[in-house]
Amino acid sequence: MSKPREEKYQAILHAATESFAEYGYFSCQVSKIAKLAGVADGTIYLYFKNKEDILVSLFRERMGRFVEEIRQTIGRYKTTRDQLVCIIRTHLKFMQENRSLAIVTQMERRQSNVEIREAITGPLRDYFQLIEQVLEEGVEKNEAVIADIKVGRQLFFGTLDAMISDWVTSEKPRFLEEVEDVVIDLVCSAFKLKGN
Amino acid sequence: MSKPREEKYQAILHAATESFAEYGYFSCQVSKIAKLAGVADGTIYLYFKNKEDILVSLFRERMGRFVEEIRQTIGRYKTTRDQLVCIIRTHLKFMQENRSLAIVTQMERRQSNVEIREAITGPLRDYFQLIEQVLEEGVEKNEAVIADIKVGRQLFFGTLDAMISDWVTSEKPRFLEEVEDVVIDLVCSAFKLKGN
Amino acid sequence: MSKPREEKYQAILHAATESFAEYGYFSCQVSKIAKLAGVADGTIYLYFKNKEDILVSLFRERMGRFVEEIRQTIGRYKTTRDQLVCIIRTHLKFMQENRSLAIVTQMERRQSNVEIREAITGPLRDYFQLIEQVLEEGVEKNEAVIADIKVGRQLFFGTLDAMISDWVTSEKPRFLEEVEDVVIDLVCSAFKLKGN
Amino acid sequence: MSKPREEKYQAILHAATESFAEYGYFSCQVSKIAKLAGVADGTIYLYFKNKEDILVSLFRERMGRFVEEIRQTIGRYKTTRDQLVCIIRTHLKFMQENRSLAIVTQMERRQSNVEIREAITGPLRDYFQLIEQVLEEGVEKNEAVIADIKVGRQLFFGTLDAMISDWVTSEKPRFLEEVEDVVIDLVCSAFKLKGN
DNA sequence: GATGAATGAGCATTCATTCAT
DNA sequence: CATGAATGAATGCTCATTCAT
Repeated sequence: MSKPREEKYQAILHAATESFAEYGYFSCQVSKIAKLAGVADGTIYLYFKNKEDILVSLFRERMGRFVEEIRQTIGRYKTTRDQLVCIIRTHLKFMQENRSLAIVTQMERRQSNVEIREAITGPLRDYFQLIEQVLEEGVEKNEAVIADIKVGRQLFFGTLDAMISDWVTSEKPRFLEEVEDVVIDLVCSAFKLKGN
Repeated sequence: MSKPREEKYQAILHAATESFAEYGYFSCQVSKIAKLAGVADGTIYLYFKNKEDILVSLFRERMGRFVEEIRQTIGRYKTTRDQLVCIIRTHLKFMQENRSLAIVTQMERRQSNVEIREAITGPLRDYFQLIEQVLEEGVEKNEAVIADIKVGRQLFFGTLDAMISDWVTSEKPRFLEEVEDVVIDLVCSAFKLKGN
Repeated sequence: MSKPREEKYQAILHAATESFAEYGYFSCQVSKIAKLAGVADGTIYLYFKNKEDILVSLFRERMGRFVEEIRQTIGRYKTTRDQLVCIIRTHLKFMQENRSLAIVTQMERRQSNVEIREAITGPLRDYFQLIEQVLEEGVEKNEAVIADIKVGRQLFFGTLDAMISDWVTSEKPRFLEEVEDVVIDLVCSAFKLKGN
Repeated sequence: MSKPREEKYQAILHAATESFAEYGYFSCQVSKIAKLAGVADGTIYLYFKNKEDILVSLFRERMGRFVEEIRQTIGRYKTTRDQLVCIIRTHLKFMQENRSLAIVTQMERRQSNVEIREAITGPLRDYFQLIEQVLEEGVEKNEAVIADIKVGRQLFFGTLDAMISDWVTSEKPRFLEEVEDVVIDLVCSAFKLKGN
């Protein structure tokens, strides 16, 4: 009977996402997560080693899944332009549908605590790699012009990240989809992308 | 004798910058700042209301100065392109010269604690406004093509921010100047900037 | 089918002895005993009221048995000297053969927790009584000279106890039998025992 | 001004002695010690690393002083008999005057927790050495007959310890002085001491 | 103003015990 | 009877803040 176990694990992770998003990692007590998850404080420790482990697991699970999802979706597209558009759309859609996770991601990504940061950075690095790979192939295929792949990725990711950051901070945010096309255009002209 | 007072105030702020950068806001004890500043714990509270006030003041002072500096420098340039180049250069140079501040900025900007975030966001908003103003004028002067000013600013700032983020995280970072021209090119083509 | 019940009861008691000896009463979790006994945590509570009850039962059972054993063996000897020698031999042999129990006895006998101490002291008091009885008869039979029976018992028991304490603490202990004769001699001359 | 500091240190140590004696190390909360010492919980940690450090310091300080006291007093006596009598008297008197310390000593000496036991055993070993030295010289000077010095010491210390143990446990204890002469006699005849 | 010893609220974590299965 | 997941009371320790000197 491992269903209930997985269920409770996910419930705690979900509660943690919400709570971390609302209060921030340090200002959020474990008991708050427990209450929101509908379990006793001690129960948390049957599923996670400690408070830090909750945050780390949260990123590993959720962000890992996000990157995986993008990687798979992207396979359906051939041109660099379509692939980047796909990433932009998926990224914005995912964050919009997981606002709390987006908030936590924005907030906790830059922890000074080395161990936390390390664990968080993992899935992100995968994502960076994925983006850089698309850009690189774009250059090779002569579909894009980017003098420095890393900087290209920084522009691409940084732009999306700044959008999410604004959206997350904003009290009454526009739907991200509304501005999707604008970003796409901007990014395409930045990389001088062909095929449109 | 208000000089010593100002001096001690700055000493504490400097110590706080270094300490927050090294340990993060929450994991950095006030006593650590005091020791680094060479004052007693209690002395801190003669200059700051509380721990939070240190962080807030730090941003107000330092970031405020940064934005002011940019605002003034920018006056010397006429074309949108030159103005943006000026911002890029100043931004990267400033962060490079104030690595600890850059780290703190990266880390603490996205605190969930509302009061902290509010205070931090202030100077940033000024900066955003400045960028957006330049972009807007660029569009008006027909020097740039940007469908949505806010998204334009997000691309501009997000790119720089992602660069700083990478630079701050990296153990052995490239000098930011080395990639300056690449960013400039990318941004210029994103905005279809004239005059080059 | 009361045999399995008794078996499991003894298994838990055995596991508790080993665990208490290794970690001490307070630092030993019930779950550790359960694991060592090969039963579930909850099962413990089918056989014992609570953790304290395990310790108390342990003493009642094991120490009670020990005192009983001595009481019976002693019946075979007539002279005070022979009886004391018998006690010494049995005591040292028993402890040597039940090192974990010896450790627990040494450690937990002096709990401050009144209820625990009370329960533990019970079997010990029996033992003290037995010794004092032998000494008293020795005095009456003119075989020994002891001004104060209680102090005599303290010397007798205290000596054996200090030996066990050293033996238990020592990493590479001498066999207790090796020093048996020395103690016997010392005790005999302390009590000016006749008949040797 | 190190007087107040030393005073508070001693106050906490005193409070700890009383509290440990009443409740036992594990069952005594740090807050109980603080309250009895008349300081805040946090203050304890300005003087001691942690709870364990309190216990360890307590033994180091108090027991160390005890052994030192005995060592010095003993110098005034020449014959083995007088020296042993001196130890017996000092031991019993000290314990009688420091009942709580005696209780703690009895109780916590045999902790299973290795670190605690280690720290506690230190001063005790000194005491054992002192006793063994006296016995050894007694044998050399032909004033005593002891086949095995270690066993001799075990008899000597064990007897005193058992007396203290009884006295500590007893609700209405005899004054230890009342039985002093009896122990002295017993020990003297055990070691066949001359000069009486 | 400056100090730093003292404070005590606050919190992560443990673990004996329970109880639904 | 047996299980072991779940509970939640209990507690050692930290650290921002105060205040007597």
